[in-house]
Amino acid sequence: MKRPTIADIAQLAGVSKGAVSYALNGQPGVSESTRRRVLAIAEEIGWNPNGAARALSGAPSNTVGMVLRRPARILGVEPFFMELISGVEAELAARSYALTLQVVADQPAEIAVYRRWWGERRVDGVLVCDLGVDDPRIQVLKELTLPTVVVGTLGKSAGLVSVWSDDAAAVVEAVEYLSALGHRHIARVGGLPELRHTAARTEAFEEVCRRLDVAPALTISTDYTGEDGARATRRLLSSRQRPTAILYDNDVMAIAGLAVAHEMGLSVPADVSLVAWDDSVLCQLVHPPLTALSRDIPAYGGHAALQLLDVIAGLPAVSVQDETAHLIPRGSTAAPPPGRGDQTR
Amino acid sequence: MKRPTIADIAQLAGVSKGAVSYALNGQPGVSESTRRRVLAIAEEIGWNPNGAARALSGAPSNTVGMVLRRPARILGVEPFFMELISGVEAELAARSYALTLQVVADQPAEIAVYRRWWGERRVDGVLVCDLGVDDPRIQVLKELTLPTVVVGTLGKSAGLVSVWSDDAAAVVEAVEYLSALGHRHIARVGGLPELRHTAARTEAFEEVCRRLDVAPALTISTDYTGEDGARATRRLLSSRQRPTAILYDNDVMAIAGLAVAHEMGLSVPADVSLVAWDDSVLCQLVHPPLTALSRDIPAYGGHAALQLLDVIAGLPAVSVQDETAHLIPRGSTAAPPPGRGDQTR
DNA sequence: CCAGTCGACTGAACCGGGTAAGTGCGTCGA
DNA sequence: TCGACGCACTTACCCGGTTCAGTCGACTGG
Repeated sequence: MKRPTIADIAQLAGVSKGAVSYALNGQPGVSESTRRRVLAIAEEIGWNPNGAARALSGAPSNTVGMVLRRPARILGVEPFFMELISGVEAELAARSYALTLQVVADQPAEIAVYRRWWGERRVDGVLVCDLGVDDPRIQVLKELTLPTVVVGTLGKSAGLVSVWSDDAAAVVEAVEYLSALGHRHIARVGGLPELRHTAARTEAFEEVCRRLDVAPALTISTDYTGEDGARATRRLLSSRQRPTAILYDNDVMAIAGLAVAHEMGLSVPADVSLVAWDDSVLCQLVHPPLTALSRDIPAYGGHAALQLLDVIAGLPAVSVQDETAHLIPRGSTAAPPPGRGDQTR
Repeated sequence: MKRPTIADIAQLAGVSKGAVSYALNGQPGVSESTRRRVLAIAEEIGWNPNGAARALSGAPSNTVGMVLRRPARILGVEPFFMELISGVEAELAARSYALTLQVVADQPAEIAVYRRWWGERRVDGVLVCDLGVDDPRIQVLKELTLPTVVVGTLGKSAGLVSVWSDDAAAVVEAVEYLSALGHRHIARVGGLPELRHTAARTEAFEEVCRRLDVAPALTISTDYTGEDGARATRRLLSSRQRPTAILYDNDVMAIAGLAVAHEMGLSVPADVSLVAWDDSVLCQLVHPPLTALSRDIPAYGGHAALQLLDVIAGLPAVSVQDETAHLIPRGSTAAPPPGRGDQTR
């Protein structure tokens, strides 16, 4: 089946290519009767615009891109990304935009993808996640003037727009809650330390622990996987000064941590309280259900998508603060065991 | 920043556009010294090929497409799709192919997307899921001669290639297992009845029940959501002839069903046994952990991706049967309550 | 010594649309 | 009756690569 072109339409309608182009694009320059005739013929022979040809003349691709730098297999396990993507898709789909995903192994590869997409005009803009503390991608994207929205804390990198949520406030809420329950020994199983939001959380964690007179805050760094979360939990729970509460940087690790506690014969929450970050179904299914810092991740992705569409449209866009994660207490948190908490309560 | 073109390179190198094109593409027709000079200049000025221009001349887009016909939000909750996509991405990423996802509301919209992608040469091929019993997409894709791989049972639709797994055999294994435990009253909470694999499962279910002399097989149709699964379970468990075992068509519904059983004061597996289809982490986290029909879904997606790349490359490709889901017995299945099962055992 | 061949390269057409500039024609006002 | 004007188109070139048919010069062989 040969793809029909506007030349075919032109021939059938007995007009020139140019006239067909005007007619199909609702531009002035053709009579109403001709326009209708052209549209009817286009419909009849099943014409579709050739995006490549349009793109050559500078038309948008109606596609936004997202590069994920992690093992592809993790995608299926990590609820955060899937929910984020589903939210992004929900907004894009409503506007007939497509989402192109590309999984890469490392940062140079990621930057190469941006350059390629830009050169090929394959996407109209990109969503960038997991910003590093000093992220070279920002500079590249600025240079390319590729419309970009950052998902997550952007810091003072002017010139780009981000959708972010106040991780520091969420950390404070969680620690204050644990402190109010009487915990004086709280540890944290953190994400990749080179990520900006991890740094923000760590800083907030240390500060609030100081303020509330909680024992020196200890954060163990992980790579967000369940295995690493289990390892960190094992280390914490077998230390001499065993913490009475642990705050995890995602839900996968919290669930792995819960399993480790059980495996070590500790009861949750009687012996140790656990708090997860990001509240997927997983948190509600385990036993006991996990207290979690919850936020609407699909909405987060949706907002980012809308921001990006604004940036692409050239509208003035500013960074937007999204909902702050809020604590949902469930069965995994309680007062610390007697003699290990705040005796004044 | 203006994008450099091969014309720029040609000027700098003092050769013609054509020579530059040959040099950049490793084609014969230029001397080794010229080729090196051209490549050096291209590298230096940061040239990237313009995909639109290439596509205009018939080059592939190095992208495969996948249309998902369901509410975008579901993506984040339904482990099957995410795992499938992660497997697809794993294979594509290794070959620098991108995946374009488009979520649509209904079948006409889906077909329109295929036509558009084809017209725009936006994708080199597509993966098609959730084949209906009499699916109009097949005809359209054949007409368009858009390289296609079907994920799931294809039936006798010649001309297309599929990667499928033997759902009927898996149903038989599950029912035989339940029957061996003594169950004589097994119900099934099935997926959308208009889908081909649902039809295949239903047929196999009815046949094996007949063969094993199990009570008339009852399948309740659902839309795969947890809510619908809960509703179906409630109906089954409150019926006069309450089944002693329920087989679910996905994991989300099985988990919802487990919650319903608890809510109705029934014990799993003492009062009723549950079997899930597709074995995500969810199944292992709930209490009791769910017996499930397990298969490697990322691998399934990966195989489909590889098949599609073969089809795109014009290699002779034939439908491939993937691993059959196999039963993993866990805590949610046991012998039926006394007096309700097979008295001969 | 000259035809034939080959390698290196040029020029131009081509892909399928977008669009600025130009043309022909009817209409209107003076 | 003539020029001005505007509509409805046509013409032609652009976008940035690919590719095919030449061209030109050097080398080869008989």
